[in-house]
Amino acid sequence: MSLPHAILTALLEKPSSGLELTHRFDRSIGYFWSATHQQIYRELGKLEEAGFIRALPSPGPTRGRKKEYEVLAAGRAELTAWVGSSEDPKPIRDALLLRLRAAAVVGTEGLEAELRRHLALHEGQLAEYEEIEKRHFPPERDTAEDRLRHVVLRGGIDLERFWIEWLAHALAELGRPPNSR
Amino acid sequence: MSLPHAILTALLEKPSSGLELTHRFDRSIGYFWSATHQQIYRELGKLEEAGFIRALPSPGPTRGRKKEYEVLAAGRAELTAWVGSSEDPKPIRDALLLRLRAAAVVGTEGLEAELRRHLALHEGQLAEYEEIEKRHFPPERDTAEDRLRHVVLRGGIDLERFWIEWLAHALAELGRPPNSR
DNA sequence: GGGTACATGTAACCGGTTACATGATTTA
DNA sequence: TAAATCATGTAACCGGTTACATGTACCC
Repeated sequence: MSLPHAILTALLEKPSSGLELTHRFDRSIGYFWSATHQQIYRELGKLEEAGFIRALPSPGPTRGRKKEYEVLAAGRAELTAWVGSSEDPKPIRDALLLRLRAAAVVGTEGLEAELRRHLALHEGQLAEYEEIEKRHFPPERDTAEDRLRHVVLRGGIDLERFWIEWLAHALAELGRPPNSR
Repeated sequence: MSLPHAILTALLEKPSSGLELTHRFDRSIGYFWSATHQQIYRELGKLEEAGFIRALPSPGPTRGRKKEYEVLAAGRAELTAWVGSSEDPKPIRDALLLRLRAAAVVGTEGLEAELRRHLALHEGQLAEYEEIEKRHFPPERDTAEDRLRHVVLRGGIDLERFWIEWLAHALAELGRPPNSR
């Protein structure tokens, strides 16, 4: 149950229309919780019905016309409650780890190329995050809000570094002949 | 599309019934791809229909009776192809990172306790993985299959270590007063 | 007025989750 | 024979994905 909270957060940062939210989910927030425009429109409908947000008044028909939303007091309260709520971390669910496990049974053909490909993708993502860090979090800025957002970004950065190191390790093990430890 | 492949892997390691698979998913394979018994039964049906596995012959009615499955040649081929296939890594989707981001907007009330709780959970998980590593991967064992499985486990271990470090960092930032860098 | 970009929306499907139903086997 | 446990299964729901439909605004 996180998409509605992601949207509330985004709308609090800046009231927006569905499409604007979609674009913003393609950057910033979407780095940690992606969503398509269909999901977003559906969720905006639910949030409005629940009284958490409202569409800014605009005359005439709605279809094809921009519709801006803002967060109501009840929405802010809901988000505040969620921040302090108790939600267990989800167990790992990773297809690549699973594929290595399968490779232990049926052989590693084609796996090395795929690991190299993933390595390149993670290196690219890391570079992107580091660029954002340089742009958005220069050492002199230091409000409480910025620090929290920076911690989130550091999470993304260190996760990419984890994958890069792990992939390098996996590739080394793949290439190593048996019993040469 | 990973659950069928997880099941094929498990069945190749050892032919099993649905409930046995469920129990094994609660350990080993389930550490990286969890599944409930309902998912597993549904998927076993699909895999059988697709000709990837077959139920070992047994007389009489099926309901309430154990039903063992084994992997057919087509199933092994499917799994082999999947190991070498091209599948992009999924973008991060983590509710806790999102909650920190929300906290930057609505405040951090209740967050510190939640971070400490997650820290304890990850430390517990790490201890469990390290225990498995000690039991299953003593230095003297060194077949190619074991090495691959060990790499997978190392991934789990290092992921837990990542979370532990990140949570410690986040807690430190939460506690630090503004502009004291 | 035709094309393109902007903007909102519907429908069908798919995998994962939760709750419940039913039959077989073991044991007190 | 009743209860507990093993074992397979159905049904409803929910969030995420993919494909498609519809309407507006602007520019050539």
